[in-house]
This record gives sequence, C-alpha cells and structure tokens, in this order.
Amino acid sequence: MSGVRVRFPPSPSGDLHVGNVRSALFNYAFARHERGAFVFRIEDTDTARSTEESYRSLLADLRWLGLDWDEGPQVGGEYGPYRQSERTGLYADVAARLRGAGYGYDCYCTAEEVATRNRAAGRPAGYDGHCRDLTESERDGHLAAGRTPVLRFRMPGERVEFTDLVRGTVGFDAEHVPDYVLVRADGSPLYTLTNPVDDALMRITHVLRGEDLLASTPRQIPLHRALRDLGISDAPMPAFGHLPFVMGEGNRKLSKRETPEVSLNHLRARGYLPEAVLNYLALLGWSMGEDTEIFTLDQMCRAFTLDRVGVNPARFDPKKLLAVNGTKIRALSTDEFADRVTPFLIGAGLVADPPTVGQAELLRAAAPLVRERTNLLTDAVGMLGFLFADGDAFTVDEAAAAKQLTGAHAGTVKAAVAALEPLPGWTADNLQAALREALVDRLGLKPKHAFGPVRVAVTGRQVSPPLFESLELLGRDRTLARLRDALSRVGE
RNA sequence: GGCCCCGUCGUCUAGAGGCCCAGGACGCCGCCCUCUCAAGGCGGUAGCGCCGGUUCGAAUCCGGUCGGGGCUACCA
Repeated sequence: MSGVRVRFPPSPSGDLHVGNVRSALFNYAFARHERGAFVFRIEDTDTARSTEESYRSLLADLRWLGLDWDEGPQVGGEYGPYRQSERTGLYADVAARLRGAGYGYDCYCTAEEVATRNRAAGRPAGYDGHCRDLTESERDGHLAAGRTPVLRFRMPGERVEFTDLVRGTVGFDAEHVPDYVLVRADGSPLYTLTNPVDDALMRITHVLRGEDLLASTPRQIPLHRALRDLGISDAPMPAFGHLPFVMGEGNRKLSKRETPEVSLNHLRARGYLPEAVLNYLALLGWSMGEDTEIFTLDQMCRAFTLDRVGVNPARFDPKKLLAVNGTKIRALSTDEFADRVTPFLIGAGLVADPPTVGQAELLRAAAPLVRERTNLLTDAVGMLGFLFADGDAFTVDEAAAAKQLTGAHAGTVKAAVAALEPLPGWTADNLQAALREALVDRLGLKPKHAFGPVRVAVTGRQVSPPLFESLELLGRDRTLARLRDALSRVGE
C-alpha cells in the first residue's frame, strides 16, 4: 500500500444521489490506482438532519455499488471511530486547544448584528472580526447579558494560495475569507472544524471533492497549519482537488423531483446495474482517452489519473445512462442475467423466494431471449411474466386484446389452435413452420397480422420475446390452453 | 454586490500550435434486418460563445467581453 489516503465523507441526510456517487467513485478509483486507502467517514455532526436510517442506507448503497472501503464503519481502521458523532470528545479537546492558543476566539455576535454593521459600513457580507480582541469587561458584559459564544477561527490575514489537483493555482486574498465559526454556541462542533480535523487526524493525503467546496479550502488550509503548530497533527497538508459539478437538466441543480434518476435508490429499484451507474458516472468529468467509453470498475481504476479529470461541469443525462445500462446488461452471461433479474421477479410475485428448480431452469432458458431486449431489469419482468404466471395470475392486457383479439381475429386463433394441436415435436422451428403454413400460406395473412393475435393470446402482451421460442418455453399444454381461452374471447 | 471556478455538436467528451474544413458516444432522423419490441448494420444531422492579440499557422497561448455555475450559514 502506498501512502495515498483519500476519503468519502457524506453526511447521512437523505439518500445518495449521483453527484455523491461520482465523488465516491473518483476517490475510490484514485485510491485503487495509487494502491492507497479509501476511507469512508460519516459526517453526522448536524444532528437535526442526520438520521440513523440514512446512515444505514449509505452503507448499503456503497456496498451495492461495490465501492469497498478500507477504513470506516463496519470495517474499522486505526484512525477510528469513523462516525463523527462518536468523536465529539475529540473535537471538544481540539477546540479547547485552538482557543487556548489564540487560533480561535469566543464570538458573541449574532448574525443580525454582523449584517447590520456591514451594511452601515458599506462592507460586503462576512464576519468583520468584531470579537477578535474583546476586553475582559466587554466579555463580562456579554456574559452578564446571558449570551453564550461561538468559537470562531482567527484567519491569519494573508493571501492563501494552493495548487488544485484539477484546476491548477487558485488564490484568495485575506479580505475575502473572513473568520468563521468552528463550534456552535451550544458547544457542538461544525463541519468547518470536524472535516479538516479528521482529514488531518486520519492522515488524508488527497482531498477530492465537489467544486462547491473550492471556496472553503482557503479556510481549511490555515486550520491545518494551526493543528500542526499545536502538535495536534503531524500529518502533511493534504493536496486538494475539486471535481466539476454534476448538474441536472437545464443546467440546474440535481433534483429528484425533476429527474428521479438522480436518486440511487430509484436507480436500483428501476433495475439499473451498479456497474452501469458507475461506468456512466465515470464519464462525467473523467475520460479514459481514445474512444473507450465502456469499461469495468477494475479497468477504470487501472487507468484513473487526476490529469484526465476535467474542469467543466457535466449535465446528468438519463438517456445515456439507460444506453450504458443496456450495454452492460447485454454483456452479462446468461446465468448472471438470470441472477440479476430474479429479485425483480420475486418482488413481482412471479416466482417463489427462492425460485423453484423449475422456475430457475425456465428463467435460464429464457434469459438469452430477454437479455437482448432489456435496457432495464424491470423491462425483463414484463417480458417474462407470461412464463411464470399460471392460472388466474395470467392476464391478457386489455389494450393489447382490443387490437389483436377481436372478432376479426377469430379465424386466426382458430387456425392456430388447429395447427398446433396435432404438432408432433414442440420446438421453435416446428412451431414456426406450422404457424406459417396455417396462417401465412393458407389464410394469406401478412406475418405481422398472423402472429400478432397469437402473441397476445399466449403472452398477454403486444411485446414479447420472439414468438416461437416463447411458445416452446411455455410448452404445449399452457400454449394451447391460452389459445383456447382466447377463442372464447374472440367469440368462438 | 464581492470573491472564486468554468465555456468544443442538444448532452457527455477526444483534442495539450500544424495530424482537425474537429474524432467518438448518447440522443435525434433515414434506410436495412424483422413475428412484436429491442438489439444489430449502414448513412445522416449538429459544435470550437464572441472580439481582439501572439504566430507563417490557434479549438489549442494571451487579453477583454458575454454567458453559466459556486461560495458569501451557529448546513455539509
């Protein structure tokens, strides 16, 4: 293992969206490429927003994606605990030392007071340093008034420059980075404190995160220095790299309302493959070069370097994700495909949990036929339903019947029954020959019109796997039974 | 408003001064295949935001401009 250490530090509020996943993926790929460590940390200092439920789904999501972490919840590590809510004592200690050394100071101002002063002075927003050097009597006055202070970081008053791993040199002048709050008035630590402290304590070497945090970097660098100065950390300053945004449609923020596909839960439920989600997301802000767009996680890790990370924001495109998903599904082996579809069939109540031996065999036999026409695993459920739904569970779609099973189709269905009843070998080839002969040659129907009614009668839908193979899989008895049922429907 | 980041087909991108009258992918359109739907094959549509400069030569370098985004919380 090299010395590279990166982290993915989500806060457990709401479910993971594609933007988070993309950040996790890049960190993961970088760690693997560098043979470093991928640290998973939970930033749940905002108790009002953090929930246990979303903490658990965070773990499940990362597991589902296959982004295994080297350190973090459930696996431990030498820098734990990895849940910030379990590190509060540590933050209190760091805060006290920062205050003691003058790197932090108590601030009694309310947001309104600061805003009022800035407005009066014609200054832009941001803290004005009012409490930086309070006299003892001023402090006593605030205390007497019942105010409790926040802990504010004392910025060093000099320009901060750093070399961003993806953007190059970025600099901020001191007057644009005001002193900021580290600890709330109630004593609880803020992200502004816990994030840099943990990066230092966990010896993170590369901070790869969203572009929205670019502006907070000049605040974190002096804090890192203070931590080192006080001997709280002896870790080198991490390198920072800011990944381009993943935007929603119309260049607006990602919105689950507008585009449900941005939610990982939704993607999983709809039948997207984790490897497809990852592959697609890799394309947002990174490219393998040449013209390769489809690759495995492993291939990505081998090829992943920061110099190929782009700088401009990317729009999330559900259509392309779907196309990648289809490509990945078609690349699955028959058995893998069957395995992936099974949970959806169980969920739909079409097969037992676990499937019976017969169901499993039928599924495997049908898999190659269905896999070819599936872009979403949930599509497959619709196409496979007729094979597993027996008796009353099998229904004919009314809209399909209205088009293909009316009185006008009586002759077609009747001829089909007559042709299939005496058929000796129930194979796709024989079935095709018999139906063509009876419907196309004898009745003079166009193939399209000849087979449509049969398809609807037997599969219940207008869209199905290839007809003759479907009939073979369904078997003689069930096929004929359904055709006879259709007979009564068309009025025979 | 201030500060910061960004600007190649509708979208994601390749492109690191001549290999580019810009390549790939998704989408879209057409054709082929065809029992439905897909898949597949073939073809097509469409882009270097704009203006200056540097250079023999710029998508590539520089400046400006316009446009988009982020930050400006006792959220993360």
